Amino acid sequence: MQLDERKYKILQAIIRNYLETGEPVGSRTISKYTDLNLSSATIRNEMADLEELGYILQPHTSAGRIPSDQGYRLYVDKMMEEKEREVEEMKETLLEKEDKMDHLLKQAAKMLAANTEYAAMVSAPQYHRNKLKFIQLSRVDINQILAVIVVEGNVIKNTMLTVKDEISDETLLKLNILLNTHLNGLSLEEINLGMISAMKQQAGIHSVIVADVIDAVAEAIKADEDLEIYTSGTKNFFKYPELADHERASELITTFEEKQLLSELVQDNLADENNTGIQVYIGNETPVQGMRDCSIVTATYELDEGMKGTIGIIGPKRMDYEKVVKNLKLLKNQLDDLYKK
Amino acid sequence: MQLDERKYKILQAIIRNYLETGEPVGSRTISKYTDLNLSSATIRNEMADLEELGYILQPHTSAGRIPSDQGYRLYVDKMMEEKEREVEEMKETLLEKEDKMDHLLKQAAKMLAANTEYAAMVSAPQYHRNKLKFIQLSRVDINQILAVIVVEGNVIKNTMLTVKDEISDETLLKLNILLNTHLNGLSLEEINLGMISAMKQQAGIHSVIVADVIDAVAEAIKADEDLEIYTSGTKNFFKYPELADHERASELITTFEEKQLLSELVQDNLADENNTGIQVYIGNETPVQGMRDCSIVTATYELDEGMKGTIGIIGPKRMDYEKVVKNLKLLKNQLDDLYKK
DNA sequence: GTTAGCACTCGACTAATTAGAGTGCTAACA
DNA sequence: TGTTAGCACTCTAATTAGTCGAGTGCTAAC
Repeated sequence: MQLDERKYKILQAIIRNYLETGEPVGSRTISKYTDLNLSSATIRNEMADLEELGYILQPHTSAGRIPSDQGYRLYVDKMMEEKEREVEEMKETLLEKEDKMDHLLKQAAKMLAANTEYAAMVSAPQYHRNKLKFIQLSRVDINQILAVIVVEGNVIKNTMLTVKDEISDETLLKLNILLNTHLNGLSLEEINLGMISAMKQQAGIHSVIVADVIDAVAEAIKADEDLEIYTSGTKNFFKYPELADHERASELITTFEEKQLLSELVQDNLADENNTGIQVYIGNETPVQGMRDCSIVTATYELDEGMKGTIGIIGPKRMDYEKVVKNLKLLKNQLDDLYKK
Repeated sequence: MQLDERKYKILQAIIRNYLETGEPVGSRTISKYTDLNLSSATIRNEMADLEELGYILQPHTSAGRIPSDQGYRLYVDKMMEEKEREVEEMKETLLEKEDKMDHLLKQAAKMLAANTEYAAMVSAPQYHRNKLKFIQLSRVDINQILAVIVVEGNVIKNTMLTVKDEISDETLLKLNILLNTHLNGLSLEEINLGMISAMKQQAGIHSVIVADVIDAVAEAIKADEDLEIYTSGTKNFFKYPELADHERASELITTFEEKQLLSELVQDNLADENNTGIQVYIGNETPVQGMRDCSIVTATYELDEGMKGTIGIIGPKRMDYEKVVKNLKLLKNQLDDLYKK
């Protein structure tokens, strides 16, 4: 059996209707809903076929049909093709350029959630080029030294070091020069033990400081390992009865709170090299445990070269994919553009 | 009518039982539960009195009684007196000393939630002595200047400034000296317009940089205004049917997600000068909208002099106050001690 | 002051009934 | 051959009625 034009139209009608109502869709509804002018009986025959093909399901004998994961998948794939161009032109600037990155991203998550009425997540960009750019030691207090470490991509780390013995200005200057000449432009892998001991030797009695600074450097460079994820719109889960029962909701909320559980999503998304920008996970396709009853739509944005992050929407399988995709593309574009100037 | 010893014992028994079961408590249950050796009929009479006094409520005619807010209040007040000493000795070290404050506090929230099975919040400490300690400008890139600003209490703010024209090392040094001599040791209020324009004049063509730095200083000092709050254990709301219906849960979760809504709690807590450390809000006493059906227990910790924060537990009115208070005191002590050494 | 006893109330639960939406199948029609 | 009308059947959701039991208030006796 084949999926011809008419079958697809009926499937589309079923899905559309189900997205709106959340109720199983009957043959009579479709008979009126579409412009095919077919009787409910004919629709019934077609629906039986669609069920056999695996695109729709019957929750119980005398109920209407609901889309299966496979059905959603077909629908989404076709929709994506169609909508590809549509978003191009619409570029409003909703995001104000916040000075602080984390504010900006929190804001973005909030906006996504508000616009779509689903739950939203935004991951902070991960840096992948991590070379040391600059180190500076300054005396802040009688026995406190501030070490500022700047990594490529302008990630900044501050560490306060406490020293026992007072250090003269000249010594501090020397240490600064020592550190910068040895370490600037290097990545974590390039800083080896030999280099470290050489530096320590040159630092003499101040080798402790050198060791402390190097620790801080290591931490600054690998700082991106703990991935920041912002979420918003948790309460939207309650809008969809199929997600709102205690057990499911509890699981979803936990996953959303323990943001690290969402990192799979980010990894999965960033790993996919040749992705067109938007990724859709339906039901069991999800990489996140505990979201098997949901659909997840994600997009990758790129702030600066190599600084990629993920934005995503989590909602019921009957989510309004078109709206969601539109919103994600919009935000993606905005984020992409934000630091281009 | 007076609340005598026997009435209080009955009230206590009602509350204890209700805390456990979450079901209205009947007279017969109390008759067996207590060691008063009274028949259910007598208890009934006493219960009628307690209801008249406002300590207990009857959800409907033929149900048992549940404690009113006033009843909980009495119970908590008495309990607090009794337990005051008990916690003193128990000091385990559960918290590993994390190097990063935000990790530590997130961890703390998680621990609280896990131990109590209620929802937990932890606010980052707010600094109140905000004098400028140190400013440093350094060249990082050909046209990028890093401004590091250190405020008393070792709060550090970094800002990257982009300059059009190259700046020589001497100029940078001069600017550094200029800024430090003028601004060090001053609070936000003490930096006035006259001083700023004087500095700008001295800076000559580099007055733009001075302006930028001063903006950054202002921001660094008032940075504590956007209060960080960490939460955990949202899902625990579902453990208590009286909080778990859709409407209530949705509201609670929103409040918990929009952490700023919890700031009232922190403000309220920190404002109360002569508090003994633990504060209990029962039902309508809460300062947080949307938590009227909950009880909230908070404690104030003090990391370093003047660096105060709030920890708190949010749960149903029938929460296990004793356990909660114990846990909060424990964590409070740990946090208090943490930076004492 | 305490207790036993009794009539009464009211929610929770169960079972039975009903209404309605939807199906599959068959036979007739174009 | 594809389409449609019609009908018997199925299953759920909602309603109703009935029962159970926990708990109360009140009265009268101890």
